[in-house]
Amino acid sequence: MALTLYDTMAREKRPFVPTDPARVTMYVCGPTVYNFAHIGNARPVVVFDVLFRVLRHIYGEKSVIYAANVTDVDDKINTKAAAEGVPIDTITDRYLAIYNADMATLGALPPTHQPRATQTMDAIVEMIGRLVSNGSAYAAEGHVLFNTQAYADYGKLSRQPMDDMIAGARVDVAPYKQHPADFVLWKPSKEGEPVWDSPWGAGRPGWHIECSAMIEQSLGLPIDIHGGGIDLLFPHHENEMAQGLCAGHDHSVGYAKYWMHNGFLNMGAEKMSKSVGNVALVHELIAQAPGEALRWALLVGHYRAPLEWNGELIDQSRKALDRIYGALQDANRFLASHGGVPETSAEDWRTNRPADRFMAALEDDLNTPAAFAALFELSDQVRLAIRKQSEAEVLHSRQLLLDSANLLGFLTADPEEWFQAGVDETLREKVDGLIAQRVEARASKDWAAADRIRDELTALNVEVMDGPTGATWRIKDAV
RNA sequence: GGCCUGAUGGCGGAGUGGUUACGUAGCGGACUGCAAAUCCGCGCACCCGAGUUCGAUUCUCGGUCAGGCCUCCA
Repeated sequence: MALTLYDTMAREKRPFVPTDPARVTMYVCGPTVYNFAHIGNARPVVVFDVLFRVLRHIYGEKSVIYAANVTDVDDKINTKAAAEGVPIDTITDRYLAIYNADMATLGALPPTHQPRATQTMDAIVEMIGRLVSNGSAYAAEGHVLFNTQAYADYGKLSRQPMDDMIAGARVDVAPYKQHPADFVLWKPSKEGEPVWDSPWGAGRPGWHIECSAMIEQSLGLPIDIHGGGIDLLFPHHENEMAQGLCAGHDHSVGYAKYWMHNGFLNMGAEKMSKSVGNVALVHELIAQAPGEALRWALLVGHYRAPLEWNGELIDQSRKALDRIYGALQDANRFLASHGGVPETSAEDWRTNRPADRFMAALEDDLNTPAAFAALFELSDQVRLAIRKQSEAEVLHSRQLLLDSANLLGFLTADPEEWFQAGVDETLREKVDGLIAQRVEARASKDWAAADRIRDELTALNVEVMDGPTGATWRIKDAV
């Protein structure tokens, strides 16, 4: 089966055919770094990280180029910098570092390129110049505006009818606009804000042009895949495409071969957003739950559908992972007492062979819920092999499980560590001591003592599991 | 007002013109000293109405409800 992706432009799933299989390009709109990212912001990062991994698996690691930009010029950044009395770099560097660390905890691989607007300024100014000189943009009152009339297909991507758009506009149209839909490419900075030189006066770029310039510079048009949240469809992506193509590119070739948009994370039926105030910050969540559990939660629904983020979701995700880690743990213990556990690395996924059903699910427009179901099926097979006491089958099914899960960024930890996450040496020694006492008590059939020790362990948030040859334990609830 | 999504069991969430995945929670059983883990089994879940059909949760139309975009926004 071949990779099929839903293309927003066509409004249907299409087989994925890159322009050049040796150079597959994808671009995803990244964060504006002025604050902590909330879990809703993390959804596209994780979703497109999955696509990145799938593409690398199919086309090879060296053949996929993934750029995710960083917007580091913005009103909110200026406001924050002014409030703290520091240069904007101080703000953007701080939050970018946190952002990258948090996304890494969620298992997202670093993109090939992470261009920043402030470091793309020459290309932005040059691109605006091209648009002005070919009549696609005009200067007015210190601003440079894109002339939407210059692009015949304006509105095609988001299916916004131009006339209605004007009639229903909820904002006043600036007087210097030739057409109400025209948008800013360059604008003057306010007093005290960062400025960059340009032929139209000192100022700063509009938001949309940043992405077009960064795509041109880091990937080159046309790109194969352009991703982002559905809220960026209009006006951001519509504008990006209009200006990008009008800057001297062949309109018939197109801007992006596939447009992909992820749905929202909802909190209480409403979109999670800072203005509503119903946000859960990634930075705080990763202190409460393993990164893999959060990653799982973000992928438990199909990427295009809205996902309900509630209090139960993280815990349910952790339990789901417990089930799979449990199968791996059982397999490792079985193998340890037989021929030994083979050495593997979670990084091997690039060359590994995931299970067919698992891969087929991902290739069907990234159907991660179906892929998860395949993971549970593989776990069941591992357990069945153990019951059959077949070392060969355990080895085989365990490898399939690992190769599949690792491709998606799961099962990257040792199962023993997964179940005893956050346990320090002191606690470990204490628990091991109690376990030893309890094994002794049980051997002498002193059930009262055994139960009392188990109560002590429970108080330590430790769950003990008696086995035929001794006892094992794990942390019962997430921190 | 314009454009656009979605409505599946307690929760999350796939999918399908004809036994409704999967996980989690719950219930019964096996196993266990008792548990846990594991295994087996269970629960009349597809918004409403009409239509098409031998048959619709799945297709069509209408409705209701919810959400998104049109302004910074993943």
